[in-house]
Amino acid sequence: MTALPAQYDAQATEGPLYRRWVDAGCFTADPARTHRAGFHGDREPFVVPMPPPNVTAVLHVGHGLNDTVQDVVVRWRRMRGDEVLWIPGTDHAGIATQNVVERQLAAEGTSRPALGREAFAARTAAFVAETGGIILEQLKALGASADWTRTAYTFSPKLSRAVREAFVRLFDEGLIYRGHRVIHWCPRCLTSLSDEEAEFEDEVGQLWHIRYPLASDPTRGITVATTRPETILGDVAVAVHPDDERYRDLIGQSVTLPIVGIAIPVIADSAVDPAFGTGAVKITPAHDANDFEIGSRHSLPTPVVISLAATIEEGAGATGRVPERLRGLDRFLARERIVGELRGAGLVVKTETHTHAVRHCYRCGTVVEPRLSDQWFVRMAPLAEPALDALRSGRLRILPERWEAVYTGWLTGIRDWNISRQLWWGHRIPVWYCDGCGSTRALREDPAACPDCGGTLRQDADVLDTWFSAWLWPFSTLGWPDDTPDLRAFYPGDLLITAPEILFFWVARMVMAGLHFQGQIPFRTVYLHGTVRDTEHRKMSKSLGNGIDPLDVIRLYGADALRYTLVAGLGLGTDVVLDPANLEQSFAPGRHFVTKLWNIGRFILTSVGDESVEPGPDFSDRQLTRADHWILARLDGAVAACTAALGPVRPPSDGVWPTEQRGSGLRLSEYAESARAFVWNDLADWYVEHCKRRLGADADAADRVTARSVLVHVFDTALRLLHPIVPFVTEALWQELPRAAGGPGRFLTRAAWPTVRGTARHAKPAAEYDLARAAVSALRQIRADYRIPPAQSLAAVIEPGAGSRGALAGEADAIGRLARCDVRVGDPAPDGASALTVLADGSTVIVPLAGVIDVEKECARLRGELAQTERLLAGVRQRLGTAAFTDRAKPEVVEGARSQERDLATREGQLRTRVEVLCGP
RNA sequence: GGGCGAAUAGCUCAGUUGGUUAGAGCGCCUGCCUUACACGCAGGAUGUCGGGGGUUCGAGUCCCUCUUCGCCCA
Repeated sequence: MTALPAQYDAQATEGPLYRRWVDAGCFTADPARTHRAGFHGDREPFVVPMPPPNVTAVLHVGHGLNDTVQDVVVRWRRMRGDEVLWIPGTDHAGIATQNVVERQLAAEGTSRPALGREAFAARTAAFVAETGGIILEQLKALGASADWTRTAYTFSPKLSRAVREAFVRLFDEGLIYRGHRVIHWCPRCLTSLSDEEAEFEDEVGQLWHIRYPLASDPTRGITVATTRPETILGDVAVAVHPDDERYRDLIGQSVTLPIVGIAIPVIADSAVDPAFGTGAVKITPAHDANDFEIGSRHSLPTPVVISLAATIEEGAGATGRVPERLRGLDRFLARERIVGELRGAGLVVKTETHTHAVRHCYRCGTVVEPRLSDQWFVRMAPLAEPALDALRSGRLRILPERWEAVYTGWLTGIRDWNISRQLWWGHRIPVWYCDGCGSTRALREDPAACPDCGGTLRQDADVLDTWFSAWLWPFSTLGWPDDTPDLRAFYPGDLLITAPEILFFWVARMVMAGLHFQGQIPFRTVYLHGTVRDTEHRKMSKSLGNGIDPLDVIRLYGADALRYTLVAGLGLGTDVVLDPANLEQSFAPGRHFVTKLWNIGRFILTSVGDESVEPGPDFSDRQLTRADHWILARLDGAVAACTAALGPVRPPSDGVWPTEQRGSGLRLSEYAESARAFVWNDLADWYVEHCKRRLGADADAADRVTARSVLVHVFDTALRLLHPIVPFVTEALWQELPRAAGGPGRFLTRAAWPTVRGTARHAKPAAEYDLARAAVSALRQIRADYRIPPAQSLAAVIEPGAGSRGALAGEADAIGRLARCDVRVGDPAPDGASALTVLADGSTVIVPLAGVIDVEKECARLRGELAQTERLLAGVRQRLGTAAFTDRAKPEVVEGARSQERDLATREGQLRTRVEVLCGP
């Protein structure tokens, strides 16, 4: 064994270890090792598609969390013997990437239009080629065990073929169509957005009440309420609810449109909410989705008065509507100007403050402009039905379960998906228009001429929404539309881990695409984890400057400390709160634990030496001590707890999750805590201490062999349990463990996940050791209570309870050493003042403290304990005395209460005697 | 406006189908550099489980209601 440094050096350890794993192919999946697709391997595939980060992104702590969680599960499954494929990659991120390159061009004094489409696309591709891989390299620093031989990119030629195939199929099936309607338009990005990309944000605005005079009698009028007075220019009607008594006589009449001066009708439509504002709404079909619907029902025109850049214009159908003085004004400036003019004309009846949700571009934050436009849409209803069924039938589950309702709600009320974007960076829509014969075709291969008439073709100018490539990710990455071994072996996959924000954007759509194109759901479990927030619970973001750079944390404390902290703090579906201003404290749990683990390992490795050890875990021919039994039983418990917390990853062979499994598993923080508690509180605090004597120079040779074997076995198993969370430090230590003959594995990362052995053999001696531990604790407590310095030796007597004599006598030395006392068991209690504690089994720990002890204080202490015991005893007796309890409660609960009563009664008797002896009646 | 969720120790959170004395980490207090570890060891304090009402032999857990906060959707 090489000497381990006193301080674990994460920086020096992690990089080289990671390279060794990759070089050895530890993370590379092989379809031939599975039993699928005609292969005869014995492994079950376990496939996790990584949410591809944007090519323009740099790693932030949100990625850190997401990829850590995935890596923990993936490493666990690998150890469980699955053929794991974690597919990494990046997303070309149409709008985001185009924006980045446009900013670069602006800095260089040029622009996208100046460059032209082809040059711009080439420039962007070059930018991506240069910087697009950065984030994946950063993931390696985190320890992400993805299969880098299969790294994918949504805009690669391979995945672009899948996009093209999907589009053409949907087009030919009539599920993609060209629609003329009001969509969300970003006037800064100059593109349309899907409903999901136009995010609501509450804004405090004004609700203006504006009077539209009756054409026939200007002294009368109708007052409309609007948040957007600038759209008056595009009004074609005023609508009221048909049953609204206030306006019934006005229906069918005309009002004069302010500013414009033309007459527009008052119409009745039941979509109007009589309770909102004045109950009368202005109708601007070209600039509001609801108004467009109402306008269509009443066959109203659709004048366009706001330009692509969100300035006032006299657009299509608006001739004569827009006064010269307003043209070219920005929409918000025009709003002020128009309100001013309306005020001047005495038409503003009142203004009230109004908080409402305004849609903003999810990429640049600009207020979205609703706009009448021609776009490509996917007809979603037919795709949504099978996706709903997948959840309803139990083939798909979502954790935490409450998200299932959100998924169902969205799919139930699903609206068609606008997939065209007016961008230059993305998959060009594969639709060609023939100027000759007028045909419109979606084609898999670029055509030279019109397949119908041979005429000249024009390709659609737009590109596809980035999510149109992302929704194919679970199979486009495996080679689809080709029938590849990867596709056959690794589709369908198993688990998707992501943030709830993209449940609609991505997760639900992947389920739809998977079912539509492959006939099977892409994964069986969706796990939506929380968000990393700062101490004020704000989401970490670049603009707020409250982010944490995971690479900083890795540099300072190592990837393991980062990972442990994130995992330990991540309850199911809960947020992780970290303080960006205090990394040292934020990552204390991880730093402390990694250091502790290193020191435990250092001690064990140096004290067991290099000779090979006997293989565990049975040790049937060995004389095990009570402590050996105890630690082996505890280890079994830890293995069971960790495995249970991680839970089932696949349903039974029919593919349907049983109800009782549906919500279980993926409790990563519970897993982390179980493993930590075992290593720290059981192994380090008790067993390692216990072993010190047995491994020492004057130890019995045969016993030393036993202690070494048990210790190495237990530590080896503990490292396996912890490896998915803290892969580096565990691997580094595991590499140094002395091996059982014939059993050296090359890498912990490929070692087997431990299994539960069964604890029957260990139960009795383990319980006896627990009694010894209780005695130690009692002695330590007495020492602390009386402020007896650790160096001062104490004599103690233990009067064993019924049946405990053998165990306590056998462990007397051990108890003495751990409590720094000279312990005698069974001697008559010495005369004089002493401190004492009664253990659960009635054994009494007595420390004679003549001269030290304060009798009054000790009496108070004992009386307190007696009172507490009496209170509990009274409680349990009252329960047992209630017929309703003994009759109705479950038998095991009643039996539990009975045995509790027995223990408490024993304890109470002991305490009472002691109080009488020491303190008098 | 509709829906969902949360409210438990100073902070962040666990608490399976109601059943012993409500836990963990971090922080805090006391004493210790006990030859793996002061990123440590030993001991300790802290909760009318948001308020109110109800069901029950028994409620942090179930029901109703109120308050506060968060998220999603219109």
